[in-house]
Amino acid sequence: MAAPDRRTRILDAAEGLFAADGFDATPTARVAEAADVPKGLVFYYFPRKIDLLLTLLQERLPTPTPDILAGVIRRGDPAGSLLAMHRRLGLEDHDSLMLRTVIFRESGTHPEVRSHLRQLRRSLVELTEAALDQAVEWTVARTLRRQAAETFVSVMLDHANAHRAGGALPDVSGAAAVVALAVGAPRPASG
Amino acid sequence: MAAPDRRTRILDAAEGLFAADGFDATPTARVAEAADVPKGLVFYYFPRKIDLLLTLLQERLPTPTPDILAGVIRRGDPAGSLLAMHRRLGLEDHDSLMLRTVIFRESGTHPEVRSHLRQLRRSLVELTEAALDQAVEWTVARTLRRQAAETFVSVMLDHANAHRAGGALPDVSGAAAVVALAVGAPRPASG
Amino acid sequence: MAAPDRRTRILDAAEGLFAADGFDATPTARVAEAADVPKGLVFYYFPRKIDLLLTLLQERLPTPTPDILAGVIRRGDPAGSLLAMHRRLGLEDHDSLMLRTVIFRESGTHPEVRSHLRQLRRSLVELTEAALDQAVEWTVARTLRRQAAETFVSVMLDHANAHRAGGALPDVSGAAAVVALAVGAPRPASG
Amino acid sequence: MAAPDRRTRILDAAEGLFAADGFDATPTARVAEAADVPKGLVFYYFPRKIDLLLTLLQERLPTPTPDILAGVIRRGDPAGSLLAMHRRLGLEDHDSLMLRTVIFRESGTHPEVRSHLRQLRRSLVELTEAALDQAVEWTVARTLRRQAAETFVSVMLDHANAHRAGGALPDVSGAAAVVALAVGAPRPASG
DNA sequence: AATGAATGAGCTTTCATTCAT
DNA sequence: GATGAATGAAAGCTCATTCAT
Repeated sequence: MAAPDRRTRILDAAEGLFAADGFDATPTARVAEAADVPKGLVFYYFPRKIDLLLTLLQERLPTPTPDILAGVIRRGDPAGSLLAMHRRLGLEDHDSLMLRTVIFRESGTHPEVRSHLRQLRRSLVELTEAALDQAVEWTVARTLRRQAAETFVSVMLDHANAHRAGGALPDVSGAAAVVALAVGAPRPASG
Repeated sequence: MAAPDRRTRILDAAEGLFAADGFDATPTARVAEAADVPKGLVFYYFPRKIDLLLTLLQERLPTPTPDILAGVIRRGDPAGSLLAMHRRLGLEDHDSLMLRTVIFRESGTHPEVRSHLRQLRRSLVELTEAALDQAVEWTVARTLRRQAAETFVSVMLDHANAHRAGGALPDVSGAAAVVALAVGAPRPASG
Repeated sequence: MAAPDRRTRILDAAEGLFAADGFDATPTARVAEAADVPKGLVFYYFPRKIDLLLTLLQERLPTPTPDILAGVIRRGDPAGSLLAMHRRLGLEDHDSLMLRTVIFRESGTHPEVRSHLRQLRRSLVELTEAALDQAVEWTVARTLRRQAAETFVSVMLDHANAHRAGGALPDVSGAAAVVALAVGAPRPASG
Repeated sequence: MAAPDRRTRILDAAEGLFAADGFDATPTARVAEAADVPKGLVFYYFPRKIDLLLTLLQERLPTPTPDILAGVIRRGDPAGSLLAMHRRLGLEDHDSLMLRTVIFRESGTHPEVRSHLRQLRRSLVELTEAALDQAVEWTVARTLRRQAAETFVSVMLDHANAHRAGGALPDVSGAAAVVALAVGAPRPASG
């Protein structure tokens, strides 16, 4: 594995710093410093600062596709399946989670970022619907399935978003259980 | 109705601009301009820029208390009750919704803001639990009730947060239905 | 002893703060705060900030007069006498020493302060000449006496000035010995 | 002699302005203007204003070393030798005299400057001791030599300091005579 | 292709001074 | 006589961006 080229090093540095400190709070000079490249090179590859963020979104925030569900769905266990999907989404690529945090924060200020967020939400909903479909052994009404998926996606995004905000993280596994019940999973013995 | 004093005008201006453009992206000079006061006056009342935000949080973001549930809960209709609660929280005071958006975005960058966000989440969870309690006519396990409440709070916060991000808003009413089902509401005729 | 009036309290506060932090680095607001008076009152009594300093010099930096030599001169012991004089100058009024430090620093920037410094030096020289006169039992040439006095005054001022600058203080007692030798004091047994 | 580079021009301008008006009273903008460079360039080379002063001290205030005594000491004439040394210290490099004035004034306010002042005093004392050693043809007690040196250094520093304060300069040549007498120079015929 | 010196607009903040009451 | 809200000029500093080399 050769040393990453300098363009890649710049993107690596930007990804980490944007996630940690925020886009606005990160001077391009610090990106260059963290990437150990001359300052001019950053602007050679990315003429405007926003291009750093845009490139990150395009190259490093792939739309999650249904194939990541392979192996994580346990038929008959929707709650466990949703949780496993969430884990796969987040753990497979920790930085992309951070990047999602960034787009949340910047989507208001930088219109170019919005469509990425919209699309991310849309494909997460589709992914979750697919996961539910594969996990339940009974039939779920189309509308309910959509609502359940959207609910879980909100929790996942809130989780990602709250991650940096610090403090009590929302309980994803609880939400998985709630959603599973809603789509008809058998109610466990009272606890 | 007397003209609001100048300190109030400054806070009004800051609230609107912070919500619209973000805290960091709003120069104090523009706050002064929007409030139609000289630049120096902003710093007379709020020595540091962050004090503007902090004051906004303290004076304008009251912790939601259980009494706002009065009159919105319909016993036997948890979904409708949650939705009504959400409407009351958000619509009664449109600006506070914007303010919540702000603290979401700034809580990562400005540590002083975090505790406000944490506390907001905590009291929203308690409020939602109380709403569920009053709305259901049967018994809900303590753990499930908490999970259901946290799920709905995530959706509400995600909704507030996504508001500015633009695009598809998460469907709060769907989430209310999902949560209601999870706590045992009767399943409607299939759709 | 009645509580000092407010004008006095302002001067007290200014004296301490100017000596400790410097004239330029002390905002009038902090003077008011330290004096526990409203900010407007400072400017009521002292229309310009510099008037605070000027008043301090006029009212609190009395020209040292020969009468302070009374009781400190030991005839036949010029070194001891100079040292005692220095002690009397400094200890009698500790704040005035600090004030001298201030005028040193400000005399360059504020022309009004210069004449005070000049006059201080002049009267110190005269005082030291008088002290030498009274302390020696033999005749000292007029020119030498003047040179000896100026030398000792330089050391005293350097001492006052270095006081705040921190670090190794010049050795006033050594200078007293040197000056005494120069005007003919008997050389001690070799050491 | 090529035109000095812009960094040098900035330091030149700062040196003159700091000496003339004081560090605090000199805006960086005026330094830039005097150096005929854009304002941003000052901060490009010297990120904080204090770095201008610190750099000046490091690059332009060399510790005086014993070799500057070469050729100025006249054996048998300590007074003349001290005076020549003083002249060499001050006149050889007029700007460094101004710089010394600056550090005197700023050493109270800017702690980073103190050590420079301490070190300057220390090495001046050592230099003066060496000068006395080489100038006298007889033996001087170690303690007396140190006291004599410190006395003369105080006079030199007071002289440098008083320079800007305006008005009567202390008489360095008189002090040289006094110190010479103290260390045993033959007393001239009465004057 | 690559660089780093250079730039200037714009930011937050400070504070002596004014003045209506 | 007293006051404290009000003001605005000016300060130090940041930084995206440009461009000669």
